[in-house]
Amino acid sequence: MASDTTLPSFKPLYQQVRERLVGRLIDGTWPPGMALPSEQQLAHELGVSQGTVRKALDAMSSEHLLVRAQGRGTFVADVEDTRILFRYLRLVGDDGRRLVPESKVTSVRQHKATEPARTRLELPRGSNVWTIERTRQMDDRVSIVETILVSAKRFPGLDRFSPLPNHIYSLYGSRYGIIIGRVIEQLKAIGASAKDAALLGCEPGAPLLHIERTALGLDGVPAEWRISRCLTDNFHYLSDL
Amino acid sequence: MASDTTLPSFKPLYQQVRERLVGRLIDGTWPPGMALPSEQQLAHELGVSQGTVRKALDAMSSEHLLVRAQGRGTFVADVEDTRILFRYLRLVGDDGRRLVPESKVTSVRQHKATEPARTRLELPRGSNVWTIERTRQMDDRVSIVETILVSAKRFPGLDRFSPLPNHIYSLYGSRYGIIIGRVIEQLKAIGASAKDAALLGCEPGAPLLHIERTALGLDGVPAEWRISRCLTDNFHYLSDL
DNA sequence: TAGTGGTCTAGACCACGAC
DNA sequence: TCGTGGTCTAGACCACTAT
Repeated sequence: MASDTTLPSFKPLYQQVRERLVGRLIDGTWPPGMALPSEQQLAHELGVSQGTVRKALDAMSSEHLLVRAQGRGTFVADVEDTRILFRYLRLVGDDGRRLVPESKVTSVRQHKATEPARTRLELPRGSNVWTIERTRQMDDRVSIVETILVSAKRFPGLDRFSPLPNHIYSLYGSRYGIIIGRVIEQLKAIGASAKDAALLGCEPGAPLLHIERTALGLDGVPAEWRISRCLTDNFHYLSDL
Repeated sequence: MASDTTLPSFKPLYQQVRERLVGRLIDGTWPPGMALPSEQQLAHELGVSQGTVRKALDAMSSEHLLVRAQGRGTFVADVEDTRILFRYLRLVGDDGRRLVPESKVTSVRQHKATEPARTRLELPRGSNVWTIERTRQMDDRVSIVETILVSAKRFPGLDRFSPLPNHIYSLYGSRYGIIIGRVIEQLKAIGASAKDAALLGCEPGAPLLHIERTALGLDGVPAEWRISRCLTDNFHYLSDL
């Protein structure tokens, strides 16, 4: 046998349908915001019952890949959509307001990937990456310093898009066809470095919320590595379990 | 009209079934770990089709209230269950190991609830609360200081259970019939107080991860308010979105 | 009014676990 | 071998949206 781990010898039809439909999201057949054919049409086209198509669509809906609305139809999830926007935006004001931090890019440069960057982005030795540095402010107060790394090969000519949009995932989708489907974040408390302290207007060593994010594409491959340092005086990170 | 918010004029049958079944979890008819009747039996008993029961059970399963296993049956989720244990335990070692911190209770006392405690626990003016203080250690190193508040009325005689178990939610369930169904956490970075610094063996002002948790019972009422201060030198908080 | 997704039903068959 | 949950189908009807 090629493998000693027992693989499921059986794959449900609705999962196969799901994979075919996800494929159409990956290859751009159905771009973000577009309406899908009706359940009936899909069922006929794929040669399965409507119930099976429904189960695949429901699964993708619960993964936030699709948005379904009774009476209107089924649509490809769009990062610009307010229902999707706050999925990856966990910062909330202490008074309960959802905050959308405005960004100011301070540098975009290409260089050889360091070893941790290669590991996180699963890149081969010698790969190049883009490093984007930016600050983000909420209520006219700089409170986040952010470093974003992506593969230079997967994002050619990234420096041409200037200024980079606030919601950078919409750029990944519209310009590079890379749609973020999952995000893993690791949180710590750290002391501010001298450099970050200067940008944030706080004392060096001041406590910052350190968020290290790995964003995966629909194919499960890491597309972005991001480190944010946040001065959480007036807001917090919300986790709903 | 009594209310100006338009309520859904229609409640699906499977949701009504779900509510009846959740009721049996709340009233203790089906305690944690117990096997439920089969889908067929429930369908017959409730006078609906098996498909409708299935949809209710699937919903409760995705809320982590039930655990289903093909060929075995459907079981009430148990905090002791390893599949459930890590649901509310988001701390992971930097090397990827899931860590279960051991607890040492330093004080259990009853007193009048402060205003923020009353707000968080939705208690009337003049209510009493229990305050539990404890430290938690991972790899023989004290790294968490925790303050837990619960209503004295809902948890009578809590001080009789000594020592309090490490997984305090199993005590809530087995002794008071209060099952935690949802947890909301707010994270910040703060500087260590002199008292916490002494307990954690760090400098005052050292950066700590501040986790404020509100735990809700199956009925949606807040049952516990908890504040943890964590020295995140060797571990982090994991958030999978 | 037409078309969409959402609910509900009934029944057949399959995969899995326990005995 | 039996009973469980899981899959798949087919069809009827309901709630909602757009026009």
